[in-house]
Amino acid sequence: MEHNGQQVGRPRDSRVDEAITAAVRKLLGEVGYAGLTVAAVAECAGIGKASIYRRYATKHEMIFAAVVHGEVLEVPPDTGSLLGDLTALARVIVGHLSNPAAAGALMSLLGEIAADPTLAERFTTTFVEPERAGNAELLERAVRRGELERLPDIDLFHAMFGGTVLSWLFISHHDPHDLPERLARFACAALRSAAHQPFPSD
Amino acid sequence: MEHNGQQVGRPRDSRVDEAITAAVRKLLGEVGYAGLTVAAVAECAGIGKASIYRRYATKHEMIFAAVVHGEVLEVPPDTGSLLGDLTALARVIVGHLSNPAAAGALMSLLGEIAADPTLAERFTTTFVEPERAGNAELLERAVRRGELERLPDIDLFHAMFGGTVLSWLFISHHDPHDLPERLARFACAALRSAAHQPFPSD
DNA sequence: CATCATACGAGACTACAGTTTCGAAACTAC
DNA sequence: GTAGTTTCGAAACTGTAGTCTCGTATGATG
Repeated sequence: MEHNGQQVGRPRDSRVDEAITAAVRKLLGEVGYAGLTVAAVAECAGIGKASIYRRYATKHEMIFAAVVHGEVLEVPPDTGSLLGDLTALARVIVGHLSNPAAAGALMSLLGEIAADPTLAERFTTTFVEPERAGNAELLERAVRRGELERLPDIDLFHAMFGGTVLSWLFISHHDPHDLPERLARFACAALRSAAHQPFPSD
Repeated sequence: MEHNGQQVGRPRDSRVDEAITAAVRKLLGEVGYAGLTVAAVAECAGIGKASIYRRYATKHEMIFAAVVHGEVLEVPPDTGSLLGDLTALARVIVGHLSNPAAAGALMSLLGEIAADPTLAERFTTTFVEPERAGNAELLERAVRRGELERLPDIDLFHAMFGGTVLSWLFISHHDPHDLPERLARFACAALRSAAHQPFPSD
């Protein structure tokens, strides 16, 4: 009998986990999201498919885990000004989304999410919430500095900033390099203006 | 020999086209994008699958065509003010994207587009360009009215406006109803502010 | 050391959905 | 009418996600 929650039986080989993650990333880069097959991942990792399905319920969860692994968007350090912070933030987001493999995976993931509430939940806690919190911190800094009179609508700002990058890259297909400064300038002007007249009808 | 571009052979049955479109829309509403199968579409439409593939190269193109069919985003009429125009525009976009079937289709389509340049091209000419042109017209109106001193960065505005809606609905999963007025106020403030100091370093 | 529970790689197997092929039918040109 | 071309629905083909079984390996328990 096992004691406590102590593991009984053969323990999992952590090298298998690493091999799966590495194989998914390698193959995403080579054949893209659409061309990725579970069998190919198993072969590339030198393992059996069963070892994959023992860890992940579906192919999508496997990819999600591999892409996400440690990919938290850290808040860029304080640059001393709102404009500087916004530019740095835009660069970080653009940097992450400019990787073609990650980009394809993300978009396909969004497609899946539209039809899978479980995946949507996980995506939210893993990506959306931390990023929103990071945005909030950045804006609070600006308030502390006195650059903004009051905290703006964080939900709206968050959707605006990330959404603009998404649309710029994947819908308009514009040059990633052009975006950060333009977006930061625009957002900075908007925030300053909105802070003065948050509710025009008041 | 055929004369001119005159059609030779058995002509297509236009009722088949209509039946496909109707079946796709009906099934999208019933089973969602993920649950949609070509076989089900064929059966629901009372036709063979070959008749579908003679018209569309892939399942995604079929859905794209069915969802898009006549779904051009018209520019909302002049409301007399920039804020009013922006609110109306946001409502139109939110309205289109709030339909769950269309939403799922769009997101999955974006996933496909990330890996299919041909589809990307078609998506751009069908959706992106007209919408950008609509945005431009709306902004020109504001300049003519004197609400804006000069025309803002249209590419950026376009990515910002549509991207915010996209992110608000499909990434943050916020309430569609809350968005239009908030976004319009924010964008209006941003545009007025940016028009005064388009290049802060000048 | 013996037992038990689990993980492992390999590969067969099932189910299902996208895509293609096929014979019959419909229509035009001559 | 006949030939040629294209569409039609039905059925076959192809490939992949996901499951299952097998024999083996690994570690904990006693």
